[in-house]
Amino acid sequence: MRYGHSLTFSITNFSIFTFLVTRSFCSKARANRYASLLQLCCLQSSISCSFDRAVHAHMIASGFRPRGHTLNRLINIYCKSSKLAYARHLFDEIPQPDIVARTTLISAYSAIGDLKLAKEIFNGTLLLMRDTVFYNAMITAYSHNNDGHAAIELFRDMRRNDFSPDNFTFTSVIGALALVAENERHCQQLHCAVVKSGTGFVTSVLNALISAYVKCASSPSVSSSSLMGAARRLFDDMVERDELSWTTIITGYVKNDDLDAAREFFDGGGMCEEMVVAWNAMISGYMHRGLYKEALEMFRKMYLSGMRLDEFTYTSIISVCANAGFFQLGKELHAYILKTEVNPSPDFSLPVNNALVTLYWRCGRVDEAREIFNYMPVKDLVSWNALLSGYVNAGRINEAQSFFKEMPEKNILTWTVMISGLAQNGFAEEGLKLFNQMKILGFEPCDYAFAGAITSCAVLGTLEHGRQLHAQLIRFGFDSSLSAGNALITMYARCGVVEAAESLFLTMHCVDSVSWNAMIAALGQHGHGIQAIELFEEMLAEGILPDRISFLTVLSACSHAGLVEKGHHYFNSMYSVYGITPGEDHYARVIDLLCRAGKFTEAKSVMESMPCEPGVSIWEALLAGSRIHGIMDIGIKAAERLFELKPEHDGTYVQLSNMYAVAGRWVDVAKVRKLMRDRGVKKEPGCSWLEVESMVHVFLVDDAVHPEVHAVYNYLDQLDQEMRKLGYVPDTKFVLHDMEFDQKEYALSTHSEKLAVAFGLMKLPRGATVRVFKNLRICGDCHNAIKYMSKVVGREIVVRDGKRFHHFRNGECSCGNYW
DNA sequence: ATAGGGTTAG
Repeated sequence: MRYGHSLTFSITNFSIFTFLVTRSFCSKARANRYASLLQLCCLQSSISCSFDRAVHAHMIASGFRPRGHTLNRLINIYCKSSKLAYARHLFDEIPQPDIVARTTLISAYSAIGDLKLAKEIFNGTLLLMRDTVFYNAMITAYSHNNDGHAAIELFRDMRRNDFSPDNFTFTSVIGALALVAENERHCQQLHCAVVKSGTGFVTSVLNALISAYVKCASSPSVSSSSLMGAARRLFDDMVERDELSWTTIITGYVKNDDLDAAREFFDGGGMCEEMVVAWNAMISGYMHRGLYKEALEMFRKMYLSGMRLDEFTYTSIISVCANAGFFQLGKELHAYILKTEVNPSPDFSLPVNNALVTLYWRCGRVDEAREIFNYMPVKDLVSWNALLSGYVNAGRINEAQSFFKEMPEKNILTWTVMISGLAQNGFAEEGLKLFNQMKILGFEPCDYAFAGAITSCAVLGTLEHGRQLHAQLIRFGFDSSLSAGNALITMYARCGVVEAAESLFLTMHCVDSVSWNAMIAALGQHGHGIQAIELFEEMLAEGILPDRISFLTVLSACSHAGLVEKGHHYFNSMYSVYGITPGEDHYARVIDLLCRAGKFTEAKSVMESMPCEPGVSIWEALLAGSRIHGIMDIGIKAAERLFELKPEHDGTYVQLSNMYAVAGRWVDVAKVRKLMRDRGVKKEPGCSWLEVESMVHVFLVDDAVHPEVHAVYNYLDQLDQEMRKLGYVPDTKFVLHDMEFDQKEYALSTHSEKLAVAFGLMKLPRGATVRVFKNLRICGDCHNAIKYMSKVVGREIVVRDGKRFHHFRNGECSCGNYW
């Protein structure tokens, strides 16, 4: 809202200036006024405010043609205010653009990364016209765009053509050489070259040299401490140090993850008081390392000493608040900035507002983040990406998608956020489509984008596609990527190939708690409950702190392995040992674990210890447990609560009907079934009955009857008979006894309803197409089971799942491409 | 007109 004032301010000024401009008869005065006016526009520039165009139009309308120095100044102003197209327009109107205009444009193109256009201008300039500054700009352009070799080659060309390099040239060339330097020896050669050139005493050149050492120190294959030591010696030997020399060393330590050394250097004295950049570097260093307290402490010192705080300070400290969840402090900072920065330039407000957008959504206020976004006078890609992440993170996929479509430009991060957001919110197919679309549009995927696509495959259970992505990932050189590796572990596990997940986990260059959690979950989901718990213990032994997800995973593993005591113990240790407050999800799992084991008394006492009212997940766990053990009163009570809390949810009907089935109360089963049909929930996911096109009906096996596999057979057989008694005649009888069953692989499945589909498939004619309900994904265990089935019964099975086809033949599966 | 340090999106 504050920006509203500045807008009025500049509108008033606009009329005054126009008045003054038209009153200026002297062309030079007029030119200067136009330039000042444009300068004002730069400060006020916003997407909706295009005064500079108005000024430009005014110039043309009044027949004023800027030339020479004035024109160059205008071009420069346009370039600086990111209105490169206007600058180019002016440039193209000059019959013979001079070297200054050319230099300005080259560096502007360099800044936006358009080397092609920069080169075009460079090559279109005759040797006669060129000068040292012109060469410097082009060398810098190459250097800024990571083409060190081209920069060095151009430097040679410059020497060949007898242009004498100046300190700017050396600084730029050293920057370029730093790009190609791979080890300490290269840096030393660089050092020698500097000494030979006679610039070994020039502060700016030495700063560049120090910066080269620092950059080289960050590359993975070198010893960073030795290179930082060399940089430090250079610094110590300097005759004259400026602010930059100090900050280069500090950021060097920070970048090389040695915050203690940075702090020691920082505190060591000799630095001038007002070195805001150095303070900012320290704060951002602490921020990135997750040392939020230290970052805040530095910020406090800065604030109390009355130092100038700039946009970098604010952005970093707001990020601290966003990452650490200090919402109150973040809000106070927001208010403080609004109060103290009366008329902020876009250079100030843009990054600060971007950080604020992130602060608000991370603290669960997506709508407030949106409000800030809406009020922003200038937005850039970062702003858009920040809010997109907000929507995705809040699971507001519809809004995310329309926001995504609205975006004026996108980068790889935009795509990645959207792809993984879709994958994690149940729109995996859309995620994969987007990944392909992104590649078609020429965006080179990064490892995070791969991770998103791989997650989609995990959700869909499309193993072949997942494997293809794995191969592509290696081709792109991301085989040591942590995020992609973690996604792959989950993908292989969910597609039933635990061995692949395991060998990946064991060979990954580095792993984090996410990797451990993924691997523990992989083992747990495939019936290797004991190994899952062993792995969890191993993780603890390695000194890796478990997080909320670790406990969810390990509680599930205990549940599947029937390790009730162990699970209960882990649950109790969550807060007492690791200080993690259990959430409702943890309570639900431990109650589920206890109920499954028939320990309803313990479950009840856990429930009573809950700090809040039991929600849906708790009642679901209770119902599931009651169903297994046929505890009718508790089950019915839980179902009633669930009908109240979540009336539209079909799962309750399913559980209730299964509970009656376990108790042999087939009339009640039929009643619930009728109720379901009346409510139209028949075709919802998780429905007990699956219709297949050949009119086979399969009653779902539930993990209720696990882990005794033979009980499954008997149970199904019994069901078959009971169904017939009720007058319900399935087209095919369940023939399960003649089937080999590998208990290890499938018995402890969590996706037992999908397993049931597999059972049903056995009895279908060769090549039959089975329609599986739209939202029931063929994945993980089911995938594995059908593969197994196709081998055992020696027949080809085609399963249609939504728009996709899975062909199972002789134990292998190929998936039909649908995009 | 050109260089060198610090910020924000997963």
